[in-house]
Amino acid sequence: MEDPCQAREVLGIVGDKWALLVVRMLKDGPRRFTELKRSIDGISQRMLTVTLRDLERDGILTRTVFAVMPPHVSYELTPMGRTLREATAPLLEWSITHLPLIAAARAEYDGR
Amino acid sequence: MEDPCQAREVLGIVGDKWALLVVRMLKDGPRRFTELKRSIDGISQRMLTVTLRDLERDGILTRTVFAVMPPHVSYELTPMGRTLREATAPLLEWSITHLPLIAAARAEYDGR
DNA sequence: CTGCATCCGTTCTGATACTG
DNA sequence: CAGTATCAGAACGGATGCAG
Repeated sequence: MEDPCQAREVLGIVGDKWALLVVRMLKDGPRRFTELKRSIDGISQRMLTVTLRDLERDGILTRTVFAVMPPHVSYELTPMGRTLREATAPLLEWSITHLPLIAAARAEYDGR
Repeated sequence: MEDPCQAREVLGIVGDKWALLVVRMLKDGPRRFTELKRSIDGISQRMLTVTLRDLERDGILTRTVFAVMPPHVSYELTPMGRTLREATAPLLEWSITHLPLIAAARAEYDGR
């Protein structure tokens, strides 16, 4: 974990605003497209599609199509995806707990 | 760590490509503007300036100006910034170790 | 249901030039 | 040294309509 240049490359992948949230939503098992769409507040259909395709391309998750009517597509973390999910958990937890502090710091900064 | 909506808010802050790298560069103590510019490969002066200002605004780091000639500005993590750095360490470590695997997955995907 | 294609306004970024 | 200002091109992101 010494090369900042490499870190930068991967942050371009996992540092995506939506990617980490998608990974998080898949932590308890496979989910369908519409389930993800509903549970990730504010994501558009387009962004979810793009994000899922990129994550599939990077080997973070798998996409399984069931040829039934109506169509049914399931997304699931790969083993590598699960290790990513573990690596991001601390950051997400930090985010939640520090949101009020950040908001306060920002308000004070803007007040000057 | 249950509200995905809140998580999304903070990811807009810390999920920034450059922000995590700046935080990482400050882990061993204060650094000057030019030091950061040199050590973060590929960042433009403008992006470093913007990133630093945002992180200062959010209470992640402090900016100290020494009124000497030539000018001297020092950036240092706040206590909150240090907890953020700890929370991001696993993700950065993951990034480094999995970069080859991601590249391989991507190459295979593109080959189809 | 699960997308893809297209349009189009907004935002981001780098390059460049200039300042205290 | 550490910025700010400006500009133009690139990338992002949402809305809409269509398809298997």
